[in-house]
Amino acid sequence: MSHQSELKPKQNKPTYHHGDLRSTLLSAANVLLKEMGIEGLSLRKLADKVGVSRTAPYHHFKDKNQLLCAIAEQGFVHWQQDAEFIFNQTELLPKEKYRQFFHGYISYAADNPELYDLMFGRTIWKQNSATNELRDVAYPSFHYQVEMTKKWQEQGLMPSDEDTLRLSQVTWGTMHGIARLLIDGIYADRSHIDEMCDCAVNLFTHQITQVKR
Amino acid sequence: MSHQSELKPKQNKPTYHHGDLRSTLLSAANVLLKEMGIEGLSLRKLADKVGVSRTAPYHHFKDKNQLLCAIAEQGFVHWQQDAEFIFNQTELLPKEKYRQFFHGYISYAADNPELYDLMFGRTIWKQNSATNELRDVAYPSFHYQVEMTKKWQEQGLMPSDEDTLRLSQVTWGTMHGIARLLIDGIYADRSHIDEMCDCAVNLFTHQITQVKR
DNA sequence: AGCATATGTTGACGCTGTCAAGATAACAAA
DNA sequence: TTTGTTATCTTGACAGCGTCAACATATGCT
Repeated sequence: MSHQSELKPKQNKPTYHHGDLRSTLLSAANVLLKEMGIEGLSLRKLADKVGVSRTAPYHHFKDKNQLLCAIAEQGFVHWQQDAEFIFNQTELLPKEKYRQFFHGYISYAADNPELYDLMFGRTIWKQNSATNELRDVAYPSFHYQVEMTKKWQEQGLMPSDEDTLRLSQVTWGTMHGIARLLIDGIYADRSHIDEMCDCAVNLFTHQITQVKR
Repeated sequence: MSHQSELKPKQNKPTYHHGDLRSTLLSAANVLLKEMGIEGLSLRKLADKVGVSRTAPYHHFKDKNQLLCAIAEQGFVHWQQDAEFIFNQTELLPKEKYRQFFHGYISYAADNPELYDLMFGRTIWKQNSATNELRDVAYPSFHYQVEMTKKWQEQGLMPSDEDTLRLSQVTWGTMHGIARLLIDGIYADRSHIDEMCDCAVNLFTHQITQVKR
C-alpha cells in the first residue's frame, strides 16, 4: 500500500523486487536528511517515500546507524574532492589558497548543515558507532588536513615552531567550531561568514605577511 | 508501583504529593544526563527513577525540551561563575589569565561532555527551541566573552586591528571546536588537551610576546 | 466547611527501531 | 526444464518514546 509511484525501477509496472533499492534509499535519505534533519529522518518515512515496506531497508542496511554511516561516507568523498581541488590550484599564492580552503570548508558546512552534522557530529562518532567503511574514508580526510598543514608550515605560511599535529587540530578545530556555531545558530549567522573566515585566516597566517621568508 | 524509595521527600511515609518534585527531577535528570547522554535521557526513565508516574513531570515542565532547557540553564550559571572567577584573578598576567580561561573552558567541556553538548549543542539551539529563561542566562554568557576579548585587545594581548565581535567569534569558535572534537572523539583525545590549548593560545596571543606594548 | 487549584495517576494514541516468520522472485545446478 | 538455494520484500508483533485526556487526591484560600 502507500504510494509506490515515482521512485521505482526502470519498468513502470510494479515489481515485487525493487531492483536498485540500496542506492534509491541512499539518495532518498539524502533528501530526507536535508529536509527533516538527522533526527527527523526515520526508516519508516524513508521506506514509505521510496514505496517499500518498513523493513525492506533492513536487507541493505543492518541498522539505522549503518544507513547514516553510508550517507556520511558519500559526504566525505565529495568533501575530499572539493578540498583536493582547492589544494591543487597551482596559480594561487599559499595564503590565498588557504583562505579559499577555509571559506570552502565553512561554505560546505553552511550549505549542507544536516549532512555536516551527520559527518562530524556526535551521532556517529560519539560511541564508536562509525562503520569500518566510513572510517576508511574519513580518517584519510582527517589526515589530509594534517599533510596540508605541514606544507603550509614548510612554506612559512604557518608558524613552523608549532607541532604539526597540534597546529592542524587547532586550525581544524577553529573551522569546525565556526561551522558549528553557524549551523546551530549560536551567536553567529551566515552574514558573518566572510568576516569570520578572514579574521581567522589573519590570525593563523599572521607571520608571513611580516617575515615573508 | 516501581521503586519509590530513595528519592522521596523528607518524611519516610509515601505521600501522594512529592513536595519538591521539580528540583528532584532536575538533579536526577543531571545524573541521568551524565550517565545516558542527551538521547538516553527519557522522561519515563526519569520519572521512574524519582518514583513518580510517567506524566508527573509534565506538571513542572511543559515539554521534554523545557526540562532540557532548565538543565542547560543551571549549566550556564555554573560555567559563568567559573569564567568570572578566572577573569577576576588580579595577580595573573593577561596571557596567563587567558591561558587559564582557555584551559578552563576545555576542561569544563571534557569533564561534563553531555552537559556541554546540551548547553552548546544543536538540540536546543537548532530550531529556536531555547526557552526565554535560558536565553536570559545564555546570551549574557556569550556577551561576556566579547567583553573579555575587548579587554584583551586593549591590553595588547590580542590584535587590536581585528573587529572585536569577529575576533571573539573566532577565538570562541576555536574553543568550541576543540571541545567538540574532544567530546565526539574525532581525531583528538584527552591526552592532547594541554598541548592543543597552548598551541591555540600561542596563535591568538602571538603579538604581545614580541611587541610588548 | 466548601471550593478552586496544584499536583499526581492511569489510559490511550501515534510514532519510532527492530526482530521473527512467511511470501515471492532471481539464479544456479541438476 | 525442473529443483533447490538464496536474495529480497512482506506483514505481524513488541517495547520504548513523548504527550494528551480524564480522573484522583491533597493543599490552601474564602
